[in-house]
Amino acid sequence: MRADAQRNRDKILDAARAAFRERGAGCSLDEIAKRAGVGAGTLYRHFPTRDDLIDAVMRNWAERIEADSQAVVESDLPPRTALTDWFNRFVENVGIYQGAAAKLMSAMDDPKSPIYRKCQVLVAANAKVLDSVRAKGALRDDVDAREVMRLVSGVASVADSSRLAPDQAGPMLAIVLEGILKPE
Amino acid sequence: MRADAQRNRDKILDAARAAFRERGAGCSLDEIAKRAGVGAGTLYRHFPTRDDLIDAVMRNWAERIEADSQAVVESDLPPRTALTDWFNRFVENVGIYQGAAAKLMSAMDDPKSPIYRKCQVLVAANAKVLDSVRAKGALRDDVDAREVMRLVSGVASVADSSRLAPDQAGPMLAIVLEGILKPE
DNA sequence: CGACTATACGGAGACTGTCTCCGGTTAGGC
DNA sequence: GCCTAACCGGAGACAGTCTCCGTATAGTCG
Repeated sequence: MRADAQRNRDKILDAARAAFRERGAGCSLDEIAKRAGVGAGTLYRHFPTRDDLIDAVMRNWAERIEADSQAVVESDLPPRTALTDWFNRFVENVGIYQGAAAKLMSAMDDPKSPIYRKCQVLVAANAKVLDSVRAKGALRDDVDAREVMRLVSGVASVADSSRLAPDQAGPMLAIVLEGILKPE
Repeated sequence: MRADAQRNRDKILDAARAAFRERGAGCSLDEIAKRAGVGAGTLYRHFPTRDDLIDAVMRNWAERIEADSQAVVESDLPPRTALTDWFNRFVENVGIYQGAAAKLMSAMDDPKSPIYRKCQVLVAANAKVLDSVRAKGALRDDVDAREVMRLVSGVASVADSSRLAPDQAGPMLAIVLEGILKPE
């Protein structure tokens, strides 16, 4: 990639991050181009669709969640604590930009979406955490990691669209938690 | 209301129902006006915002859910069956139009939305069902009806945006169910 | 260093959807 | 049959998306 192209790409990404934070993931793309000081054509050449841009903006985001899952698995906390921790971090991470949770939800089963791959990473991270808990015999037998993933994304989405404070997702996550743990 | 106004209102509602079914709750409003055979001005006079139109289209929809809740309460089925039934009907009803579940979610905590009142009805219906189950001592103590409502809406929204078949919401609802019922 | 070319830029403008405004029409009471 | 308050319609202003193509320039090679 040519040096000027790389420069512009970075400028667009910076502008997009700022705009997404201020106005949510649905804000005007032309405005992002303007803020980045480039033409609309340049933005669309680098990121053909809004999802491509969101995907690029969230590059390190998936990595953060991945790292969270690793930390939780290695922490060796009791299952209940570990999962509470994991779910809360997940919802928090997914909620950085308004509308991001919804984007994620709809990309989860849509292989054509640029965000799809990112979702795979999340699904894998979640499966890893769940497996580590399952290994301790704490999980109900018929719990499927994918379903849990969907459910928690749903919670994130509700929290996002109802503008709930992050901690208000807690009670919902608690219900999910009881639903997947073996009754003691 | 003048007779012609009433006529146009009905035509718009019919057209909207058809359009929402075909293209989802986000389809073009001008197109609905065209299909109804009226000018855009007429549509916007009757329904100033998209949400007003959605609200009007779903008039009998809230009543249906209300009726469902009544039926479930009166059926005197065992708690587990009753709730499964209720949740499934709920998700099914909310999912009639693509995007409707998301609209509902964001209106639930937004008193300014025209759909807000409809949400109140749903919240009340849900509380009624939950209370009837609670009366049988089947519910965990700390379960809040509002949280359950949000959670189930979240499931509906996931099912909608991932284009899941209605029955694919089942496993998620099962988890929620276990999460709110007392372990036996 | 200067010339050449592949690569990238930018913004005018086509297109789509939202929503308003107001001149023209009509229902329904008298 | 007349009058007027209520209503209609669609042109057009506005905003956002996305493309196209003439222009500019980074990087290479002699």
